[in-house]
This record gives sequence, C-alpha cells and structure tokens, in this order.
Amino acid sequence: MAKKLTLEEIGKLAGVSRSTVSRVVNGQPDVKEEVRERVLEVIRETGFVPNPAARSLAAQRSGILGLVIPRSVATFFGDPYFSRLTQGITQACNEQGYMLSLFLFNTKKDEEMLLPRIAQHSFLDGVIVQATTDGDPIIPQLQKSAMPFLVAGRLNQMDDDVSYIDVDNLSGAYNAVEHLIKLGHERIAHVSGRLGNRPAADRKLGYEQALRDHHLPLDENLIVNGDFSEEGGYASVQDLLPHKPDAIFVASDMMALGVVHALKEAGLLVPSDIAVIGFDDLLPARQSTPKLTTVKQPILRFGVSAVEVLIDIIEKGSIPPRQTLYDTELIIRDSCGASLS
Amino acid sequence: MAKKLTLEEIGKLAGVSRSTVSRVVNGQPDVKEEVRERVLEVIRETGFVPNPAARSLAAQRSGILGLVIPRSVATFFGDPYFSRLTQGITQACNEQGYMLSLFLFNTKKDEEMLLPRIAQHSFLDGVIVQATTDGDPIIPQLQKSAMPFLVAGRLNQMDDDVSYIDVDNLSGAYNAVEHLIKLGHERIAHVSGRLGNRPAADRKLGYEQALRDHHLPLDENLIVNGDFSEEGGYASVQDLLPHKPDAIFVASDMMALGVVHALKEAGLLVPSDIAVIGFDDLLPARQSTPKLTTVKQPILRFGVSAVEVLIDIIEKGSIPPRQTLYDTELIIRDSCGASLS
DNA sequence: CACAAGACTGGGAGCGCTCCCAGTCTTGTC
DNA sequence: GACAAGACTGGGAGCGCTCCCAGTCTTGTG
Repeated sequence: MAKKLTLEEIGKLAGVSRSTVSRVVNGQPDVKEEVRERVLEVIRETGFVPNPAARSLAAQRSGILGLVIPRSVATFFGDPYFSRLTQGITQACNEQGYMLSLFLFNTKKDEEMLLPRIAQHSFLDGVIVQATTDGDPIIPQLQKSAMPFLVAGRLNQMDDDVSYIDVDNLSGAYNAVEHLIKLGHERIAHVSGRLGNRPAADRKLGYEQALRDHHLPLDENLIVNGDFSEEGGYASVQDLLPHKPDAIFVASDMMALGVVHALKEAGLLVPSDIAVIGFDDLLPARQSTPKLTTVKQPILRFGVSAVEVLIDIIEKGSIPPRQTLYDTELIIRDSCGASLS
Repeated sequence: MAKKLTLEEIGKLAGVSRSTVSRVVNGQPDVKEEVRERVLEVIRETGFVPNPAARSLAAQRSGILGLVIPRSVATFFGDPYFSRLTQGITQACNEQGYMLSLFLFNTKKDEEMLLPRIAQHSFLDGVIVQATTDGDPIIPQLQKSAMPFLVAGRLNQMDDDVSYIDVDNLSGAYNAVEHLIKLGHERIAHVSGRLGNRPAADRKLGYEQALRDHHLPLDENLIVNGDFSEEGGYASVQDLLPHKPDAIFVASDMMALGVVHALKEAGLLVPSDIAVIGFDDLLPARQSTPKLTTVKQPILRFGVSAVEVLIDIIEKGSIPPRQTLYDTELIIRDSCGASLS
C-alpha cells in the first residue's frame, strides 16, 4: 500500500486510463469485456474503494440519506416503534446502496445548529423526517430549501403539498373499536396519544366515528389524553375507572401495557372484567399477559418504503407529492376477550 | 440564489478572497477583525454553508463517525439499551460537530458489501463498533485497515491492543450477588447473557466469584444460559424452578422482566418467595411490578464517552489503545426483598 | 527615516472523482 | 478496397474546498 489507491493508480496497474476504470466501477457500458475483467481483477486484488468525497463533489450527490428525529419526539426514541422503523430504513438503505445518517435533536441548540446544515444540501441527498406535533420549524425550513424530503407520518396541516407516508390510523382505530362493540361492549374508553400529533388525532377520530356509527354515546369522561408512554397509560386508568368503562381502546401498545398493568393493580381482570386493545403490534404486545389484541402497523415495511419513496423523490423530484397510506390489521389475541366468547 | 454559493462567491460579495472567507469559516487567526465581521455578515445573510464533500476531499476528513451494529447483535437492536446508547452517541456527536452514520447489518450480504467500504476510509473518520460474540470478522478487518475505531464493550480475546470502553461487569455482578447473599439467600441462580459475549461472561464470572468468596456451593443446575431477550428470561425459569432457587441474578433487565413474569405465572411472589436482581437499569426496570433491583450502567454517559474517546483516537492515533471501564452501581428497589427486611 | 518583523491577504495547486468530447480502432457494407 | 457507423479509449476541465507560499501592508525599532 505504498501509493494511495485512486482511479488513476488502478488504471496504471491495469494498463488503462482513469476513465475506463471509472466506467468499470460504475458499471457503465462501452468497455471491452476483456478489459473490464482485468480491471475488476486489479480492484479485487487491491481492495480499492472509490473515494466517496471526491465522488460526491464531482457527481453532486453523496449517496447519504438522513433520518431526522425532531426534538419533540426525541424523548420517545426509546419506544420500540423507532427501533423497528430504523431497522426497516437501514435495511432498505443497505439494499439500495445508500448510507444512513441519524440526526437526533436533543436540545433546541442542536436543532438550531443542525437544521440549516441539513437543509443546505450539506451532505445529504434527501431526508426522512419523523412527523411531529404542530409548529415544528423543520418542515417549513425543508420546504424552503431544495432538499428532497419525506415525512414519516402525516402532519396536522399543510399536508397537501408535502410528501408523506403513514398508516391509515383512522380506519385502524375504527376497526378496533367496532370489534369491541361487536363483542358487546358499550362503555368503551379511549386513551389517546399526545394531542397535536396527527396519528393520535386520527386514532381518536376513528374511535369517535365508530361509536357514532353504532349509535353509542360519546362520553368525554371516557376519553383521556395520554402521551404514548407506558407511564402515561398507567396513569390514565385512575381517571377512567370512576366512570366504569367495560373496554378501553388505547392509542399505542406501550400505553396499553401501562393500562393493563394499572388495571391489574386495581384488581380488575383483563379481559373478563374489562377489555383492552392497543395499537402498533410491537414485540412486547405479544409477550404480555394477557397477550394484547392490537392494531398492527407494518412498521418494518413502512421503513423500507420510506427509503424507496424518498429515492424516487430524489430521482424524479417532489412534484407531485407522494402520499401513501398503509392499511392496518386488527390482530386478535387475548386482551379483548374475543377468545373467550 | 442565482449563483451557487461557494467560498469564491461569498468572497466576491464581501470583497475579499476565497482564502479569507475560508479562514473566517474555520475560525482561523490572521483575519482583520473588521473584515471578519463583514464576511460573517454576508454568510449570515446568504445562509451559506460550506460544501462538505469539497471540504472532505481537500481536508481528508469528513466529520462523520460511524456506528456499526454487527449482524450478531442487530436482532437485539430493539433492546432499550441501544436506544439509550444511540442517544448518548448522537448527543456527543452534535456537541462535537460530527455527523453520525448508522450501519445496521441485517444480512450476511450486507456485511460483506459494507464492511470493506467502511474499513477503506470511505467516508468515515472513525467508527464505534458494538462488541459481539467471538469470531465476528469486523474487528480484524478494522485492525488491518487504517480506520480508527473503538469497541463498545469488551471482546473475548485479543483485547490488549484494541481500544474499548465498557462497564465493569464483573464487579457489578459480584456486588449484586453479594447483596443477595447478605440478605440471607443461599440458593442463588443465574440467568446469563448469550454465551460468547464478553459482558455476559464477565457477569457470570462475577456471580461465581461472589458465591465462592462467601463459601456457597456452585451448582450448575442453577445456571441457565439466556440470550438477553425477555422471552429468553421467561423460558429460563422452567429450567430453574425444579432446583428451587431462592434468588435469581439475571444478566439483563429485559431478561429479568421475563423471569419475574414467569415466576408470577408459576404462582411465586417476588420478592417474598424468590428475589430477583437484574442488570442495566433500563426504564422498564423502574416501571415494573415489583420495581426491579438492578445493576445500573451509565449508558448515556457511556455513549457520550465513546464519541469523545473515538475523537481522541482520530486525532492522536490509537497507540496506546484506550481502554476504559466504568463503574456500575447497585440500585436497590423492591425485587430483591431488601426493603422488606 | 530606513528597515526588519510581524499582521494580513490573494492565488496556485491539488484532493480524486465524473462528465464530456475528441480521438482511435473495429466492424460491416457496397 | 474505401468508408461510414459504431465500439471503445484517453485526457481535459471542473466540482468547492484546504493548504501553502508569496506577496503587501502595517507596525515598531534603532
């Protein structure tokens, strides 16, 4: 390894020019098969890898995608949802030959420092932004810039000209609640996600609509605002219990676990005394006692698609905006009581 | 934004040369205060951000660190341990002005494709590698290359010339088991982490040593090999129960949660019938019933330090290797029964 | 008032690649 | 056997920056 390996150097070793080596490396046509073989052989022997910085500079693209977790959700990064999503995203990146950079904003200062850099094309071909509550400055900043981006999850407003992918939270919630109604429950409570969060709002809407369609009264006392955390779910039960619900539709699995936990402590049996349905279908939902009935989101596939759609946007531009909703699936386990009847 | 923003262009606007703008951007001396102000003003107005690809190419450093999660641990990426670690790492990256790239190997193909790229300096100034079981090809590959790297967690072998940071698993486990002994337990079982994993092995060693030092017999029947997963913990109880342990030291919180779960199902009360101590001090440990006594690892700080040490290696070389062990702390909650006595 | 020493500034050279164009070497065709 | 059309190849120019050196403009000193 005396000389630094460059296209030029590989070319010298293979007896061809820089340009030809470049063609081989990039799989372009117009190279004699025999020459291609010879060059590939030298590359293999030397372990040559083209310098990505030079490549980026010359080709004006880096092969790096960004994953932005805004401050308002960074605290929930520990949620298994994100691990799963990240897994899907990295998987797709590996397949498509992209690198993935993670931007996790912990403080406001982080955000102020990094956002302009992210937006100004710095190093990224495009970014996936985790959707946040209202008023997050990230989306408008990206819109002003030329950076291709895709939002994972819908926004509350100005949705129309932004590319996003999301699951159909409304119908997912609707189906879950309808399932509870068909099992004979009449006082169905709801623990929502954080207010201002579109998925949370949509799940609540689905809940309300299902009640309405089945001529069940909407009781404000049966609705508690949670925060997607297990503790939040745990705490919500205190507010709910005095109003004697016979079932609870919870907007996330982690919260549902907290709810079940609190119900058990209150001496109630799930599902015989009270039914519970969650949302997400995370691993812990399958391992809890009782096993959680839940609305399954295809999180891994969601992550994979996010990358694919983003790459499509990078290649073809963001007009028209890509907007996709994935279907959910009601997974019936033990906590809803369906298996008893 | 007619013209593309470059150092040259900013210089033109501020009436100075490319070189001077470069000095200002990089905070170098030898620029008249008045000129510096003028340039900064133009930069602020235009929102100029230097092109990192060009910068990398010219300066031979990218400002990107890699975080490598090898295939053998990728399946455990959902473990809250990793979220926490990642949080610490990103936090430190933000502070130090580095970008973080995530490499999560899902398949063997991923590994074969990406490893050479990572090792060949491609884009990274350095990488943090999550420690793995034996025989992982990553470390030797990195050692052969010029890529600065740091292992998070110790390796089983060839530890001496590799930089790592880890917690003192042995003494952490020792203290936990000693605590159980002092509480009067005599048949203390151990659910270990995955074999071939150094932290798992060290925790087991600590367990064994504590028993030995207190003249308690080592009973092979009381040792079960787990896999760090909640299900693994759950399953281990079946093997243990016939041998009537009065306490269990579990090598991770997630497994401990599974253990507690299984014990409850077997009709045993924790801690009055049987005591349990975990390892990690993850959030779920604090929220479980009973609250888990556990050995706390300073995971967030661990992540922060990892970045700091890696940067030190990048700047000063990896000789001598940096090897740091963090202390653990026994957090006494309810599951060990200490609060009863 | 001359002159050295430092403060400041500008431009050349290059980092290693891609893109493009001008060549050269094949073919096949009439 | 001449010649056009395509297959293949090489080198120039340039991506936007950093690094370095040679200048120019200050100072302060004897």
